[in-house]
Amino acid sequence: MPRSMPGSIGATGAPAVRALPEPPGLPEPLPEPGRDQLRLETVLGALSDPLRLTIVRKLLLESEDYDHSCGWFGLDRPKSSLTHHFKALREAGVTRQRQYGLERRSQVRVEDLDARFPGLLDLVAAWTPQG
Amino acid sequence: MPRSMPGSIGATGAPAVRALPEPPGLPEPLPEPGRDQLRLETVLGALSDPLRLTIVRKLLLESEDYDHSCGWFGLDRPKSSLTHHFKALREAGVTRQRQYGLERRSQVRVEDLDARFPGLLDLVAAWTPQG
DNA sequence: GCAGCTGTACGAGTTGAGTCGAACTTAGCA
DNA sequence: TGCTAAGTTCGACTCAACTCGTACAGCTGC
Repeated sequence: MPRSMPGSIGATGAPAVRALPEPPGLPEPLPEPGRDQLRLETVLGALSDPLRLTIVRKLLLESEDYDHSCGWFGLDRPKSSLTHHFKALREAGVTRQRQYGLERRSQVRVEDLDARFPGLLDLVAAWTPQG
Repeated sequence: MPRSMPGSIGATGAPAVRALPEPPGLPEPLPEPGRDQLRLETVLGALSDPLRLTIVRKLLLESEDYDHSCGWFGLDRPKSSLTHHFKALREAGVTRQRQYGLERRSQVRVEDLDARFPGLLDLVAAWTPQG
């Protein structure tokens, strides 16, 4: 479970573009807000939906690899609905999306969110549907 | 600043009604969800609005007394709009409201929220409008 | 090429939230 | 008794979000 790293960057003084500590050669991320453009009310709004909470929680708890395509989640919704929700998460700054050929894979922006809103992802990881 | 008590009850095993560690003789709270009926997606949805974030943050940081009436916040909105937002916060379980004669005073349910969603109120307290 | 797959774009229908005015209720007080 | 102030309730409007079907674009492999 990746929900143990304590946000090793710590401060919020990063530039509006991202500095990725990731393996090189990745496709460029799709447009997204920079770390210091993240707004609490926007992030909370993106997470105030059970389906999107399910997506983010599954990414946090079960993504043994790096990132995951849309179909990996096994969500029983039409594709156009899923596009809508994944786009909402990305535009709020919760997830990052990269294009790998056909697939568009998503990952949670753990470091950015831990730096700006510490503890928030722990709440998402502890969430359970309709309990 | 009341943002330092570490949720002294700790567990989430309370019954659906509330057990108040408060001075007696208070008016009964208006209808609200019990502690273990609080839903993360509902609470996040209630907090995904700048005006409501302002209300909760002001209650957390500046409420030197116990609770506060609607007019104490100095919000420049019509009364019917304020009623709407205070009701949304109460029905989501973020605030508790009591009727004192004419006034309806609000307080944040700090213990309940700290017990169910630890760290969430710290994010609200650290929030700043349009920054 | 052509099928098959992943996902987007667009548009329409529907629902729900926010905003507000106007009328009402209630409490306190002169 | 009547005024005033705090807040609710109702209804209407607007607007954004959700849902989904359909059509389209791009990659992959036969």
